[in-house]
Amino acid sequence: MKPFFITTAIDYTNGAPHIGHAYEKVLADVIARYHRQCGREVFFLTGVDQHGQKVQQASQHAGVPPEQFVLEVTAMFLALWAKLDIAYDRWAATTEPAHKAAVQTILQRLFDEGQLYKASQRGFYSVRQEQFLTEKERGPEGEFGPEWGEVVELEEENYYFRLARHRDWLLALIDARPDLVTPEFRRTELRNAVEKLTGDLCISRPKSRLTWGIEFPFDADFVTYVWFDALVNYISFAPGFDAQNPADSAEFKAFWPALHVIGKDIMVPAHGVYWPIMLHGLGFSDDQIPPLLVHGWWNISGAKMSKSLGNVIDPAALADQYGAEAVRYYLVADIATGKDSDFSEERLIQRYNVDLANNVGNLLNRTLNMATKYRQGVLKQSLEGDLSGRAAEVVNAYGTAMNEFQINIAMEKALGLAIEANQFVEQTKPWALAKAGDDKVLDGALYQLAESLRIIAILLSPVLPKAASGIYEQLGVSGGFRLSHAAWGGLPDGHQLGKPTPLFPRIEAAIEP
RNA sequence: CGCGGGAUGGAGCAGUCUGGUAGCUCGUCAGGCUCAUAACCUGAAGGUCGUAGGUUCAAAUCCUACUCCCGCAACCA
Repeated sequence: MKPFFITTAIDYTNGAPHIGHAYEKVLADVIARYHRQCGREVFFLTGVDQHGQKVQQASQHAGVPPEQFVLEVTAMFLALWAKLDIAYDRWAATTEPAHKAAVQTILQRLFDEGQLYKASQRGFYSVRQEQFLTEKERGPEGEFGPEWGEVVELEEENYYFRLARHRDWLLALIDARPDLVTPEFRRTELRNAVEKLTGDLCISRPKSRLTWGIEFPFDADFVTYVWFDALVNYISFAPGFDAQNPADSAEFKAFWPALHVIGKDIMVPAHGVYWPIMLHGLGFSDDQIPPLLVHGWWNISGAKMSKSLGNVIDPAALADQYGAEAVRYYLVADIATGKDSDFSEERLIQRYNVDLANNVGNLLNRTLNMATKYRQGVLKQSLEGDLSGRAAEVVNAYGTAMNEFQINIAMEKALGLAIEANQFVEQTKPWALAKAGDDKVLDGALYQLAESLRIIAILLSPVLPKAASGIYEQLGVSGGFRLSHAAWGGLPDGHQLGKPTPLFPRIEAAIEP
């Protein structure tokens, strides 16, 4: 089986991570863990975008050199991913020498091939903000607002990448590759955007304005501007990448193309337009153009999250308060992948209490209690029963949902099995069976419940790795969460169960309105 | 006529592609159970599926027009 290569967007290190950053990484981590559980070799790449003007400005305000500034911000991201159990295989930091060398080799090659050119353009420039202004920045009277300070008209030379000539190629590719963009409606959106593509892509900044970047190998007066720096991380940190021969090394080809997990804000133009054309220009074949999984946003009370509104949610604080598992579960279970959702701490607590504490946790607890009380925790294997057939169906539906990145559906399926197991308890009434001395039926029921829990643990493990281990431990099971182990009958005859301990203690915290 | 998304019981959503008695979670109300983390199970109330037309034996689902909400609108140089 071909290895599975998955990436996230690399986060910009000009400020602290928020809930949106956390969502994307958890989503990618869950997908990566799912593919590992299917037995595939997985390479999960994530990292940080450390260059550029905003970082340069932020570091100046902080009064520290940019090198030090990005290290401090990067440390916040690294700490958060450790806290949230993001199990990535490689860390892509764009200030790494190997990455810079890769970018320079690529730029040199494109320059030699005539795919880059230098041109000058006039425009309005804000001295205070150190940036050129577009028509968008103009007010209703055509004026630039006071926030821009002094605005001067000036002319500047820059390097451009020949983008526009690949427009028709990209349109044809979008039509030919339905898998290129998930969800479907984003593909439509991308296609409409590409149809209107005109003009080439400015890829440089003169050093007079920006020094914090990768220097052009053929012109020391310029540094790269975002695109050829940030996007290239997907290949420069890939296994077996060879900058001299980017599309062709054998090891690289074994992994590539990656699945890019990105937010809806950076599909157009960066990942849906620039990146495929950049790869095309580098000699990547059509089936080497990477598919995009475009996720939505966590809004705050229906509004976009923004620092200026002061409604940013700190995922680290959430994890400290409710635990990483509760945050992970909420972030992937309470949103339909691709769509937006409203963030609510109240919902987080509710989903945790209802799904995990009351449903799964309590099922585990009552099952082990009954088994201990009535049968000293020893199981008699039972291959026939109401739950055994349902479990197989659930495992199947779970796989289908996960393959379509519908984590919320997959979790709903896993939870559904727990709900049915709870109903099964009410129907079979093991306490009555124990009282009546009907050991045979009692043993059968207890096995059905324990085995269902073992399978539920496997299905929850990509989202809740720690809780899944906790279920295994209490069941007295060891040996990983491979999906192939989710077949009925894994618990052997005479298996000794462990002691019950509440796995998901209910969150009783009252939330201030 | 810029592009895309959304409008479904009190709240949040699924269902719309592939028409066929409107579903899920939470909340509310009423019962049941006692193995369990005041957890679990059963039942009930509550919706003319944004508006107006059309196609059809039949429309939340297909077609047309419209209203309101959200995001994007591209070398953010």
